[in-house]
Amino acid sequence: MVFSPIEAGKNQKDIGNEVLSYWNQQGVYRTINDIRKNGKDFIFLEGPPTANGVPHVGHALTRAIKDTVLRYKTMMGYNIKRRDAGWDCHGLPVELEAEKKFGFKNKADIERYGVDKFNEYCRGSVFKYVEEWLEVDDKLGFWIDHDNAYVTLKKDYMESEWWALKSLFEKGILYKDYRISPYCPRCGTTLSSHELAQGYKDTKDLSVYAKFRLDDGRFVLAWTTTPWTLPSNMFLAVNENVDYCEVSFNKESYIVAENLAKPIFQGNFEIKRVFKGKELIGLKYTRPIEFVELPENACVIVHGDHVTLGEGTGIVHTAPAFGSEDFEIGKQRKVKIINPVNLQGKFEYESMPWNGLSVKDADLEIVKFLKERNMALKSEKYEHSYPFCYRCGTPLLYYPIDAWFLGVSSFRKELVANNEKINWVPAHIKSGRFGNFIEEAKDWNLSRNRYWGTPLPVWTCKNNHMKAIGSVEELKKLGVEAELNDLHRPYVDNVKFKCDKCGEIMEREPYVIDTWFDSGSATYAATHYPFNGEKKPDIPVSFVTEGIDQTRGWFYTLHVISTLLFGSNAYENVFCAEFILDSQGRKMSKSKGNGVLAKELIEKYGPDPSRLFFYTTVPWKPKPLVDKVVKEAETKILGTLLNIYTFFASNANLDNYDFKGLTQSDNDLDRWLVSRVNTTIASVRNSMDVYEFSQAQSLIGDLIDDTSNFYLRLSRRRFWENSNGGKKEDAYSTLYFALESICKMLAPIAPFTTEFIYRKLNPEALSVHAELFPEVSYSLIDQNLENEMAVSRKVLEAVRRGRQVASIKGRQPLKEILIEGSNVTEKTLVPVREEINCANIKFINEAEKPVKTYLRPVLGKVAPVLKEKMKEFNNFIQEINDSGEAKSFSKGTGISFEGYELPEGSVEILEEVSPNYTMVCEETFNLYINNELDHGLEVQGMAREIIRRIQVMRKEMDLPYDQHILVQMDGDELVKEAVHELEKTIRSETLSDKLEISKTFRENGNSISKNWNIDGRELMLMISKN
RNA sequence: GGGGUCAUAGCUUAGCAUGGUUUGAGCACCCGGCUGAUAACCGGGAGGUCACCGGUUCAAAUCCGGUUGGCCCCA
Repeated sequence: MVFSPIEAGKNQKDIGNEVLSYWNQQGVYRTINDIRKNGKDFIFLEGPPTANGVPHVGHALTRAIKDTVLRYKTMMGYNIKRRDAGWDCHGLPVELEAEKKFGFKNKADIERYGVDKFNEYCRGSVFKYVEEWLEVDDKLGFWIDHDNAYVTLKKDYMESEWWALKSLFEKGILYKDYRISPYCPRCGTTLSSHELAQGYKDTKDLSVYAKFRLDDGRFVLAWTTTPWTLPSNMFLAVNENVDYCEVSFNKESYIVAENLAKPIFQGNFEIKRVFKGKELIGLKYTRPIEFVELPENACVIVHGDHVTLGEGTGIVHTAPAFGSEDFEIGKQRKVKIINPVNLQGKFEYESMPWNGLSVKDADLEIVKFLKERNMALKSEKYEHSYPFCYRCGTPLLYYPIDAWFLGVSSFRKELVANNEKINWVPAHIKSGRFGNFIEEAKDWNLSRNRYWGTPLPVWTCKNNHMKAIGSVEELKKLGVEAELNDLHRPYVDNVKFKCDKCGEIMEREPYVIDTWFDSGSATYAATHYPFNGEKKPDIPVSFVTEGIDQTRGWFYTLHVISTLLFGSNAYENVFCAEFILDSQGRKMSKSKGNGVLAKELIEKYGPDPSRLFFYTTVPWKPKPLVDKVVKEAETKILGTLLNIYTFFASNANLDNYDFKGLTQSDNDLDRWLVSRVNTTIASVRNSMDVYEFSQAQSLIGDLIDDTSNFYLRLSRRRFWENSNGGKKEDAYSTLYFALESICKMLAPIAPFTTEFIYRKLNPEALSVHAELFPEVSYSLIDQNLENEMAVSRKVLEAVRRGRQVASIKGRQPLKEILIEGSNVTEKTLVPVREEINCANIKFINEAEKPVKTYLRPVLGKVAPVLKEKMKEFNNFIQEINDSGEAKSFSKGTGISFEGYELPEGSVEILEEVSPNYTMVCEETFNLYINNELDHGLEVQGMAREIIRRIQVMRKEMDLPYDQHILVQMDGDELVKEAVHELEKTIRSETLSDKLEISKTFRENGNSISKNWNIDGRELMLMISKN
């Protein structure tokens, strides 16, 4: 067969496109899926993106990881279940974009426009960029099924959620409560804690130290960054265990925490008395702002555990309407909650001067009001981090309101226990970021007073009876007439039925649910469980991966829902990918304009280099996108691999080679490479099994490097020699085996290039991705041989180093090399002999080292003893040195001289390498290169130079490997001698039919000529085709 | 304020769970070499306070405590 060559100039993008069109035309993905149908299940779950934005490099990263895992598991024989795409469709972000589009300012605008039309727009907008996503998945080689994608806005999906919500409602886990929630006055809805988390920003607010008068005229000082809550003050909270003090300042008496007095008063103040907070508890006070009606039991100092001395005064202003701890205190004390702020975030309280003003605007007015009445000690701008609406940017209010909650906090134990069953990569997330979070899980505010979302399926009547509906069928049974093809608002809002308890009309609670519940329901809702007739949902799935930001996002909601609903963990393995940074190591962001789209990356470098880049270092550390790094991954791994193939193919084709299985070679290099391949398979499998793709990539990279730069470099000649019979077959077979194995191992990481090469090696095969991952043949692993080969390499390196020191180039044969060291043997030299280029290698023992041993008197010791005899002693030593007797001295012996017995240490025994040799020291051996060259060696060296120059010129003429040529040449005596003595060698090495020395060259139109200078010697060459 | 994580050459990093010669690579730079595949490769040079301080130990990049700085998350 013919191994098809790789066209010159073909780049990674071309390879990507070529392979892609093969896959798509042949339906390779589907066929492979079918092949694995009977394998053990590996259940995947795609984290659904919202397609109203374009995919960026971070998405490409997680999609590459997903694909690598799925391809690997496929090659391991698994049947990949639920290899389906998914789309997240609902939510505030989508609505907000729609509002912007229409120029809406608030909910009233939406209702005027019509909820049906508004939602219709949302429905369309969430797929705005779906084509871009499909394209990126395709180009990146992410094999995922888009035809069977789950879509959270579909009726089936929502119905499954209804089923879940009903079941949670009936277990009492889903409940309605009036409490303080983060609330966006612009969007008119409450938010959940994970939405809240996304919106914290540093901001400067006006803070004020407000004075609260005790009955005895002293002031208690409380500090707040939300002056607008002061009119609603009902309590002051102190910590009964903290030290407080009474301070005299500006002729007035203040009470603050002792530790904070200094920063508050700064100037002239005097501490009169220090006492425990306990003393303050129960004291009554008068509010500085008294418009809001004063309910019973209010205006009293209470204890609060949350009171700390971090900042402020150690006394916390408490407004039960606007803080959750405040609210709890109000509840305990049975104080009626009075809320002077309406749902638009404006004061709505007639008697108040700020009536109609939005609370943030009222801050300044309220501080002014206090100052004018001398009820504020001071006010200042204060920078702190405060939550804003994560989409529209409005500062959030903590606000008392009805909302529906999932009672997550009472499942903390189960959440923690289920987390124990999960394998996190990297491991520290498990007990760190994620573990900490679930240990303190809060109840999940599920309801949104919005439009575009899955409607909350709970109906109430005016007697407060509640009923949750868990399916469309159920509604039908209740005699609902309207045909419900769409479960969205406003259609579902029209559904009304009679209460089975009191007969009153039941209407739906007007909420939609948090869109995070949608995506977190993917484990069961994507398959329309339980309506799909299956007994069990696919829980836990085998594997999920997303960016690390999903730790408290999707990973969390999956975990919570699965735990609450099924009592199980949602996934067995979870991989957290970090962010890709820009080339400077900065976070990519829209505002900086340094973001890179997935498409841009793939188009610039090609799919495989992009994927390799993701694994150049572990994906769970932030990684800057540096051009050089991507390019290097490409040339080092893919470039070298392609070159190995090119070498193999061009030679195999000349020889008409066909692979018929791995032969049992007796060549050490062959056996070594086969062993190396197998040890690599073993370690790559280990790495891939624990999601260590970077390690796998680096191991495969090393193997590719060894194959190319060690094995091939030293074996090249075997592929060229004519009539080498079985031995040549061994070389081909070994190289083919290595190439094929590398392709399979690398396939999950770089699916295009490996497919490209694999199908050239096996034109009959469907795909490398249809193959099983290589198994380790332990019988072919020869650890001794691998160790020996490491020594061979060391010897070769040592020779190269020595040549450099001795200024003898590699082409020049050496006269002699001496090796001292027991682990270098004749056998270890075999593979590298030719490269060493020395016919005369000897093994020597310690005594045979080409070193001169000589003695040197230690003057400090000898001179004081011998004094005036020193001169004679020096001569004595000199004689010993000259005669070579110094060798017989050994450390630790003394020396006798004219009756003196000089003790140990009187002379140093030194060694000097003989000037004819260059010594190279290695850890386990020493090597001596004879620097001398004789004429014969120089002639041989020159012959090599001539051969080399002819080869360069052949290449310049771009001649085929088997093209025969004619050579005319001229040069100095050495050149002529070389030609004379080694003509046969030169001719056979260069496929020259004729080698002619001539002063003048005859052109024949198809020839090139060149003058060379070789270390000062002239060489004129002309070659032409024959 | 709390939690996580990181800090090794100009850049990207390995080594750290199990302490042990002189912290190892790649890129870039300089010098030399090799080359019927290779923009590849090989040898050498220059470049390190292993962030800082302390402790344990015969011995610390590695273990322990603290500090500083970066990033992420939370309040």
